[in-house]
Amino acid sequence: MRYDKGHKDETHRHLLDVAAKQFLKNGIDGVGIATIMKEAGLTNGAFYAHFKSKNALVAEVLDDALEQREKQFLKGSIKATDYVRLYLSPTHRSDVECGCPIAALLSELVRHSKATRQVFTKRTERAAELIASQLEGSEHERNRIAMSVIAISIGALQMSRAVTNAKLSDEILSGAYETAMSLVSGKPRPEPSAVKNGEI
Amino acid sequence: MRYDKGHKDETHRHLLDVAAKQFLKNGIDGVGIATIMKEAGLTNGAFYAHFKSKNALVAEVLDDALEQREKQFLKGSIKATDYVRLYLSPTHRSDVECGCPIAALLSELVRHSKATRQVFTKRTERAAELIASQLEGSEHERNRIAMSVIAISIGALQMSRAVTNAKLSDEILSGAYETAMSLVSGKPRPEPSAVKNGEI
DNA sequence: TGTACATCAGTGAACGCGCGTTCACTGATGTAC
DNA sequence: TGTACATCAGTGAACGCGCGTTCACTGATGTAC
Repeated sequence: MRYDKGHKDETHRHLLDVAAKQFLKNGIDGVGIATIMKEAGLTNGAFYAHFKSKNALVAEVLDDALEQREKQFLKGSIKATDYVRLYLSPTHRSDVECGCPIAALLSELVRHSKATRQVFTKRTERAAELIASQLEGSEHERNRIAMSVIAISIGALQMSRAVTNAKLSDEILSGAYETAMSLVSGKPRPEPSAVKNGEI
Repeated sequence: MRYDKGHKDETHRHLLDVAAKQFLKNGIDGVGIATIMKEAGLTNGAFYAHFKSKNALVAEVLDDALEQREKQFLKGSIKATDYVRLYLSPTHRSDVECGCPIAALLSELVRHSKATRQVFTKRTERAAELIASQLEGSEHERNRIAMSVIAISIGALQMSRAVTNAKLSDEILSGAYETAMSLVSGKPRPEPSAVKNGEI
């Protein structure tokens, strides 16, 4: 059959959404093309009319998912503090499929294609800029805090999901949240000089 | 042939070491039993004389690797600050194979067996205790700081490895290091009250 | 002391299965003449 | 206006390959009599 104008774009969009959910839930290596296509209501072969390879799909899915999160952040003109609160919430912890792709895939990303890692790099830089723009202090200081908030958020969310002890999981989440909030609270660190000594 | 007394234990030990390196380098899903056994100089079938399944191997490798790191920490009576300095160093960043298994595998761990996640939980609790014991303040406060330092360290190391921009990678590492140091410096947070408001 | 048997770490071929990818084909519609 | 052909999203079978796991077997040594 011949399809409507824009039909292929819709299918492409649908494939990105289906693949994103599957990847977040089962990991990149944990999902095959056949599974994605079946879930999307298509057959195996149609995949290559949309993507050059599985690697290309991964890069596109990551870019798309992170772009969506960035847009959500921008259009809601959400404060960095609110974003962190949502990020380190029990809701985000349990909603892996619709959550942050970085938290779900970061340790896998390290081993993926350069294109995929470049997507991650670009989107991370942008996220850091967005957070830094809401902070006070020198540029170096704002960047450091922004990166630290991102790192602690991603690390804590991953840990809270991997741990089998519910109480510990809650403590990780709320502890990291408190710490992240104290970082963005805008106060200078208590004793900057104490840090310089141990510089890498 | 008949083997020396203790030969099987040596082989088992060797398999754990080989598997650990492979897992850290290529991920758990990225390494097959055949690869591990070949690298260890044995054939496929011998694997099941040592481990019940691949899942069991994963749990044992993780437990063993984390125990080794814990012992190293204890016997050197290393200060938490020094540990963090080593953890967030360019050396650790590049030496994935001999590095922290959590940083290399965390987002994969979430999807692995309960036994494996219990190992992670147990070892993480212990690491947090060790760090907390070197801090000052209330128990809740010491635990919070310890967990935050662990989360930021793991998050930042993973990010620094995944990013394709060397300068950014350095900034992530050194920024997280500065922040972690300020957390363990023992000073109370500038404005604890500012945090309570936004509690999850 | 000599012989028969038990032990057991490791061998290597085979199992069914799902992987990523390829490709000849379908069939409804758009377009050219 | 009617017909022949081009387009192209999607079909579905097949490709070689590596996966985790099983199992009958090997062969050097230890042990019992």
